Amino acid sequence: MTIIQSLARGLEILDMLADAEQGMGIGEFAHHLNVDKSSASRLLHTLASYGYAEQDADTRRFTLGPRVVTLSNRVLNRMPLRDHAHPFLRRLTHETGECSHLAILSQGRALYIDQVESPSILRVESEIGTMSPLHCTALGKVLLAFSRHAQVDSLPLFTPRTITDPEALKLHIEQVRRQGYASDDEEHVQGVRCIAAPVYGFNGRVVGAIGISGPAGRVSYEKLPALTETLIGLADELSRRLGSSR
Amino acid sequence: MTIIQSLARGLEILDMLADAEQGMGIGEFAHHLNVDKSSASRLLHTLASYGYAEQDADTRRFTLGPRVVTLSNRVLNRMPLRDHAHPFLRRLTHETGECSHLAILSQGRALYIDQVESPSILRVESEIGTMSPLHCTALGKVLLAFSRHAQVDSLPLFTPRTITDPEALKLHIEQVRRQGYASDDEEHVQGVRCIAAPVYGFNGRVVGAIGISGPAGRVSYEKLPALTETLIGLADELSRRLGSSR
DNA sequence: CAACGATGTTGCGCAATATGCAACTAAAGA
DNA sequence: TCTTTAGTTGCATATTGCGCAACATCGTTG
Repeated sequence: MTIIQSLARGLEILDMLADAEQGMGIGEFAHHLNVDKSSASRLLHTLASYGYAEQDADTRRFTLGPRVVTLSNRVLNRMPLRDHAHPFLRRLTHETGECSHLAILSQGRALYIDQVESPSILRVESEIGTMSPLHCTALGKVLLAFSRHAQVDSLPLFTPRTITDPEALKLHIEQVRRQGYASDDEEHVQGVRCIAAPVYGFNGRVVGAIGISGPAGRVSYEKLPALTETLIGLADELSRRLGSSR
Repeated sequence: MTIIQSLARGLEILDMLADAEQGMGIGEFAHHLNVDKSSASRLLHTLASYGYAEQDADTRRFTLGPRVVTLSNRVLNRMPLRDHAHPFLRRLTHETGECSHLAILSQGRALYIDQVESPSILRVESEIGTMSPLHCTALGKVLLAFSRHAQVDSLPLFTPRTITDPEALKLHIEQVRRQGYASDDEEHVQGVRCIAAPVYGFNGRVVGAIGISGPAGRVSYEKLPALTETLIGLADELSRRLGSSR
């Protein structure tokens, strides 16, 4: 499987642009890509001419262009999973009082593609389009446990409770697979506890995961069994709606 | 300005993917790009390896990958509301003849971050950067009604019409929420009447408000329905421009 | 069941194309 | 005004992407 170098470089530039809050200049791109300024210049202008990058007229720096917004809308609108899942997220939040999310596997991360926010003032903020690590989030663990090609390369530490030992994670994921849901007990963000369950598609494969996140004080150990039962019930109902025969 | 051919081809593939509801096969790409199947194959796999395209395991057809959702999220988060709203303010002033404003919530006040002044001699003076109270201005009421973290501590009296009773304000804000716009009938400055409507961002949250202000003699009760219709139309169009799906 | 067609991938030689260098331009500081 | 920093363009070179053809993989049909 041959990779086209100049296309790959262009895509890497997009990745860099995604992380550059204040935009970047030609020189920085050249440096990061280990190419000459001239090459970077030509790549950037190619991206710009297609609307994937935008150049500030004054500073000459480049930022991500609006073209990706259109593409994103296409992606999200075509996701039947999202349309079917949304009412379930609403019910999930309604019945639990906590913020609910829908995530899919993307590039070895959990990509949040929908959410319904908790009505309470104290809540977990998050955004559609963000990607979270698999090893320390409930949604991520579910995707890791039930998807075929899911893998983790590294296990960075986020909180004292983050699992960083590959063997421990393996056992943990085995357990997730057995019990049919996953939890995240302040392993990603201090004070935030989550649970998640898999969503199965018509072919019996896991197509995504839904879950809730809330402050540890509210998502208490006593409430967890009830919350988990609600969650799994809704996840299974959604799976059946999607044509899963499970 | 030289264009890098293979990057351009990759971006053209993204454009094609954006329009392909059901995905596309290698052959179709090759045909549309006038290249050999082999080249199309390599380009597609390069895109796929970066998450910009995705291949259905069964049909082998390619669709847009979820990577663009993340990029879009970055773009939208960085979108300076001001830049996008300005042309709408111009249109608003052009169509109504009154001064128009863009405001966001800041520190429990309405912060005016942009304006377009009325062409007429008799006009309401105001400055970008000023902050107005929420309880007695149209923009403020909209932000109060539609933003989450908005709250008012005190209700100081400005004119005889200023609402100073918390309960009355609560009911008033409920009404604003129901009708989708707010008005200020000389409640802040004697002789000045305003209307305002919410502006929604890509995530469906209210990111700001736009409105018009004018002398009560010109912004008459008879004209209000027409002015309100214009305002709401522009506010909604701006919201859509910002990626709101409402 | 074998032969076929449709679709996609890989190896390879060739030439088109992307690259780096250097010269040039433009803008910003000193 | 001179210097520094940042980016663009021309050009020669060889790297890189290209098409061709052979191969692989399905699914179909006689």
